[in-house]
Amino acid sequence: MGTERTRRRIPDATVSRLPVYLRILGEQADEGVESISSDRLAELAGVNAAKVRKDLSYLGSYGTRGVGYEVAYLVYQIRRELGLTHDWPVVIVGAGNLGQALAGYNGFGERGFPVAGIVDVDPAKVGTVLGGVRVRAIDELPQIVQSRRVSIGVVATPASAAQDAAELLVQAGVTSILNFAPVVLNVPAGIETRKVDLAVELQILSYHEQRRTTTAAGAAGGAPKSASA
Amino acid sequence: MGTERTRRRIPDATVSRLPVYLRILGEQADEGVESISSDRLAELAGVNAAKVRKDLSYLGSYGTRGVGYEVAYLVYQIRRELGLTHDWPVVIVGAGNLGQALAGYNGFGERGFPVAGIVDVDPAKVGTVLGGVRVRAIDELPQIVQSRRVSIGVVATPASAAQDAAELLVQAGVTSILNFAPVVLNVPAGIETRKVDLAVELQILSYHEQRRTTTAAGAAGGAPKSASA
DNA sequence: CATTGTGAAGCGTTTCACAGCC
DNA sequence: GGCTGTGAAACGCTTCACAATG
Repeated sequence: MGTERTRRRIPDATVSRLPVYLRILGEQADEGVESISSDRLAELAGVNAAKVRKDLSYLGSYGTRGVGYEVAYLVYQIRRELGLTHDWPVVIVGAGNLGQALAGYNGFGERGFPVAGIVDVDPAKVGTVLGGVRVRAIDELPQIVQSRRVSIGVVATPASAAQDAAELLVQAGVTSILNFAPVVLNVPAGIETRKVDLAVELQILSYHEQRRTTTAAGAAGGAPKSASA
Repeated sequence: MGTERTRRRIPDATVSRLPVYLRILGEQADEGVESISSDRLAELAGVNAAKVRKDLSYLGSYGTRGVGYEVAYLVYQIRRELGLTHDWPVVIVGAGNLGQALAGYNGFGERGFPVAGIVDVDPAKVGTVLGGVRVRAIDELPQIVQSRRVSIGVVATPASAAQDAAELLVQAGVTSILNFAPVVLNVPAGIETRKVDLAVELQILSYHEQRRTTTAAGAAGGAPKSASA
């Protein structure tokens, strides 16, 4: 046996940044870059270099002092740590506007999350084809989850149907849920959920915009008009 | 003049939760609830009651000891703090899959963020109508931003076009950007950006799924199969 | 007397600063 | 000499615990 690296606990904050490093490293590899320093990676990721080093140190000591990190090896290690050594098929509940966009977005499958199925309660939508995937009836959910071994479900329903959707996903055997509905999901312990809420994001921006005008009212020389990038 | 409450700095973590409280309070108001305790609000928001109280305390002392918070008044205060007392028109760059879904999503306008315009570089897309909004050429961006006084832009382009899109938005006068492209945007100081990255979210879930199997391998009685909610 | 508002403790994350190493 | 890896300090956020109070 010997090497059992995957056991250590990685801080949440680090886990949320690893995918960003991974994408950048992939791009660098495509451009032929073989080695990269924490300074450079930090610049590309828009973070502090010490943070990059600390983050990577949770994976183990994969850098070379005086040199940097070997891009290909780091890609491999991050992928392994994130569980990206195999595909994770996902099932989408809700074939409305958003569900359609998600199903039609190829980047999903390309990044290791193929759409195993999309289901909807609306009989009018069942049978239509979105992004190469046929919309199926909601009661086919357990069958899809089991036959395709799906562990990640996506809730793309209206708010009013989201809790029901989540419960159906859990009953079908899904253990992680990505929720696009503006609702706090109630799920059993052990089920991982993450939420993407567009209204929340916009309202956070609104807060800063509002602050800008309220706070700076009268303060001369506000935001620069010319782009520096 | 007198009351100048909007001056204090609110922690980022709190700002990101206020929209959640706001939505819940709105729902409660619709159900006829007039008063709510921090305990109840915490339960509905899926957080700790002390956190709710501390969060709300940044707005001022708007509760009544022994009683709770008056729902309508709290809604008013949060809306004011988040700058939601008026609409914030947004402009979307990119009329692909995602841009279309965003433009067609009415919840946007309903929550105070009407789509002032959607632009695309592709001449084939210009002129088509999405969710009641006609797609316009990208060089109309400055005109849209200025005439409609847009300060929030949404980047819904492919990754390769995102940086350009951001620069055009900034040049046009936008000061906040919501970025859906899997790219770290480089913007001048003073421009607020937020990122929504589906791949990152899925990869975080993947990490936990992977951890579940790696860690529990052999440990009996893993995740419960039956939903308790 | 139920519930808020808040000092203070606890905890996780970020950043610093430098020893260790190639 | 340059860059990683990491203790330790600094920081911000969360939670506790209880005094304040309608």
